[in-house]
Amino acid sequence: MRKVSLIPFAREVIKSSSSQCRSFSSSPSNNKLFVAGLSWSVDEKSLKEAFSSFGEVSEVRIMYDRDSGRSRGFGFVNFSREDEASSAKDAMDGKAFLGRPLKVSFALDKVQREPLTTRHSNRGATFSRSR
DNA sequence: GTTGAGCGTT
Repeated sequence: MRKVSLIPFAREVIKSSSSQCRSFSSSPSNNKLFVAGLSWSVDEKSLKEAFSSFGEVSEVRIMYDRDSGRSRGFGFVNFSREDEASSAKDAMDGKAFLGRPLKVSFALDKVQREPLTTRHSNRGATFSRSR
């Protein structure tokens, strides 16, 4: 009669905290802001001027159309600090800019530039995409 | 002279 303490389910529910990256934020991008709702006449300098008022803007990138060359109406703003980005987002999100409501939110980490390393034989047959 | 939801190249 020995009670074999057979632990049915180990209480080690504690997941292995092996990948403990720094504090997790509620957003994938920390100081990366996605700004949309911009007027088609807004440029990076205007955006930077408007956002640099909340903190130090490290980078401002507005996407333009490659077919016509006009602005797509959305861009990205990088802050040196996440505190400034959050303030700017909370401050400029929903506000009007140049007569249009601004939509600011954290940007997604889409940038993962991979060098053109020939993954497998890249026969050099590069598709010449003219347009 | 236009249009209006959205997540991007070096």
